[in-house]
Amino acid sequence: MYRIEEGFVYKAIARGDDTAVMKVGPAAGGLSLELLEMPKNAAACDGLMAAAVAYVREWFDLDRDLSPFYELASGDRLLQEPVRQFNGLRLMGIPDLFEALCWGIIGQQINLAFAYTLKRRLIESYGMPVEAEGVTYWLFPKPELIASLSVSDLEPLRMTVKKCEYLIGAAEAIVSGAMSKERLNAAGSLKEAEKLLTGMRGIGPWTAHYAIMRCLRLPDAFPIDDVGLHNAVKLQLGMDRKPTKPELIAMSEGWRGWEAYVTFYLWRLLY
DNA sequence: ACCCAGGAGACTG
DNA sequence: CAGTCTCATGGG
Repeated sequence: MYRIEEGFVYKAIARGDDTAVMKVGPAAGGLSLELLEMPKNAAACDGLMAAAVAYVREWFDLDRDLSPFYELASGDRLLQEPVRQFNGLRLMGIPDLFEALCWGIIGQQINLAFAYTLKRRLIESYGMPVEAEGVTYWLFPKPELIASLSVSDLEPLRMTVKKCEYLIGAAEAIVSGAMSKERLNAAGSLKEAEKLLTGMRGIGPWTAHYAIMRCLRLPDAFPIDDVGLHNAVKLQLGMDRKPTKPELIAMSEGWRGWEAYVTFYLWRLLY
């Protein structure tokens, strides 16, 4: 779904039936955005460009002022180093709710390498390929397609039967409108959005906060049960064991309002 | 061979 | 409500 080469990131985008590939890179005071393999139709080009600008703005969290985060991090023993090391890093979003939920469901209780393998299989089985400069990019599968599948269709991907059910269920909820980004945003608070999400099968507290962090972008979303977060804290503090939940709760009191960014910066330590 | 992984749901007390 | 068991596969 992404390709990173020579400081540029490439990713396919769609608007209706029109597709193109975004090429995003650094530019003075911001980002550069170029579209490859544009359709011939001028109106379609304009529409795609507008969609791409909006997507990149959300993807890179460009409207966020990070100075309060850096302010609080400067006085935090755990955060000083990652913030110095990754200065300027923004929480990369997953603007599409279905994609964020799928990625959360797939990533539950398996190692990340295997999670990437499963995601690749899902995308290359049910997503849509977009070619540019001889490279194939993939658009994430549409919920309408996944909702039409049965568990046996997903069996070749080699994820658990329950995960197959959860993915199909999430797709059905999106297609029916029972679940949507608008509905979550309208919930009004992190707690209420979490409640709506954990009402779905396969979505527990971790996945709910993960989706709220990556898709809704509430900066106080906090997947506190995340194993990667635990390992990052252990690593950065030189502990001989992972932190306990009470310890994490105590630490996070100084992060209030920026828990999602703290989590994202700590994850970065593990790459 | 062994442990555990960016958890969640069902079940039990 | 808090603990325990089960799911199931693959990476290290």
